[in-house]
Amino acid sequence: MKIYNTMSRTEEDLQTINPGKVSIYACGPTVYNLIHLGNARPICVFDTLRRYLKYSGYDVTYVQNFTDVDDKIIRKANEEGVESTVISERYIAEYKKDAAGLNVMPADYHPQVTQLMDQIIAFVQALVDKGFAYEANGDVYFRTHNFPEYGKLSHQPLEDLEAGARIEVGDIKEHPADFALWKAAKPGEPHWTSPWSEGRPGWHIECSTMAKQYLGDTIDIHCGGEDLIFPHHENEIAQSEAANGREFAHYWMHNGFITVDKVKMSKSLNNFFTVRDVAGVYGYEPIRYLMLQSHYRSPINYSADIMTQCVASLDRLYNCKSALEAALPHAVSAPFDPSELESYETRFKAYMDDDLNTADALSVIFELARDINTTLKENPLPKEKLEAMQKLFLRLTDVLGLLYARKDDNQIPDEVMALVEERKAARKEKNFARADELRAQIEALGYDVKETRQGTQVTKRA
RNA sequence: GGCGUCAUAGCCAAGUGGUAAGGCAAGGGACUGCAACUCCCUGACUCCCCAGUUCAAAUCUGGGUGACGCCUCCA
Repeated sequence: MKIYNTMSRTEEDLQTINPGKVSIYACGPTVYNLIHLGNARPICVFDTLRRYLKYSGYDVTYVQNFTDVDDKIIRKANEEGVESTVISERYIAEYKKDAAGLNVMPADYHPQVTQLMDQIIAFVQALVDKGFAYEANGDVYFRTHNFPEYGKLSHQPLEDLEAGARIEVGDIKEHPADFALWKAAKPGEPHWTSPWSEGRPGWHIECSTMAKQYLGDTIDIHCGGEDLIFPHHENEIAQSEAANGREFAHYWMHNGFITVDKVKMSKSLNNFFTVRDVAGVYGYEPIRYLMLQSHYRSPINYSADIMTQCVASLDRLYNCKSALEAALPHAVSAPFDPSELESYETRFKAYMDDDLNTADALSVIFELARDINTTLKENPLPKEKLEAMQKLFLRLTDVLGLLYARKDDNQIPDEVMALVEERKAARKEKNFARADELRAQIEALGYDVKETRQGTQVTKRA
């Protein structure tokens, strides 16, 4: 598989540290609010990467953190007059609801900052001991000038970064680009005991610590949104490589942004849509589809129109799936050569191997769907071929994590079934006016009824 | 100022040297009691503009134009 590596800015062949195994660290959310579509993108994209690697035979270890100590969490807690853990626990729970709605597999490890405080303090201490960090008024800062490679991920020399760095009044840092590893607590803030002060960790140190804790000094793939390249990932590299003396991550993957009217969706611009709200209108699955229908590094401009298109595209796939299910019991055994279908999976893999080209991979699935729909017109229906097609179709859609939301609900209420039966009778008598009337009633109850080649079908509306 | 990304049909979106995937929408046809689903057909003489390299460019080079991002919390 080829992966575009932000570090080298080229596509590189994936060579994992341990053959057959791959370790992935994905930066997770700061839990102070519901996630928005911009947050959902890396979650969906890198979940798909994980699924594909598993499908390809890798043993994947996936770590995603929850940042549960942070200024925004503290502010929100103060506003509500509660402990910050009340806020963080609430939004971790909400995050999990959304992630599950998006069919994202839970990480193998979901560490929280508050759970790894000892390790974080030890990590900072190691940096102090090695001269890569210094204490100042209870704070601890990373000494960027001692790490010559600082700026290698964002491809910016230290001087340029310093030129743009924020310099605050009364700054106690040696250099503007130095960043906090530990911050002394202000009154009213949560704090932990450390050699330097009662305080809390800086933002970046948690990821370095967690990656080391669960995946070791060097990880295979580190991923996140492209806005994390600087300073977050740059700082992680500085911390981890300074402390461990080894390369931190072999591959750096960064997803593009979700925009609204071509402008980045963000909290500060107040132009964001929460996953919860969008899912309330269109359902969760179209959101996941949206993330997969374009390449992960391209920007996606969000609009109501695009969601409607995603829903319609999914409809096509679901129609294929249910037509297949309805037809199989009527199929008749017939000779079938499995090699007929080989090219679909071959092409699917080739596309996914090319830096996770999910857009092209989806096009293969749509071509397969057309092939299936055409085959479903054959008479008699070829059993072995349809079964093979169904397996393939479900296998490929599952790699992308799609077609999970609409379950075939065989629990049609008696009330609805009675109307369906009445309608069948009316149609038999060619009383079509009555049949249409009954269909309207069925639809009013939230069910769709339609005639297929295999007879009347009733489905619960999505 | 530094570092980047992008510009393909009405919309979404792949393709990055060999003559434009796929989806949505639209029109026509088949099927259907009507629908829905499905299938077939139709759609960019062309890929922002200009110049260049090449037998060959959407794809490479140079120059424009336009849009966006990071450099500060941010997925």
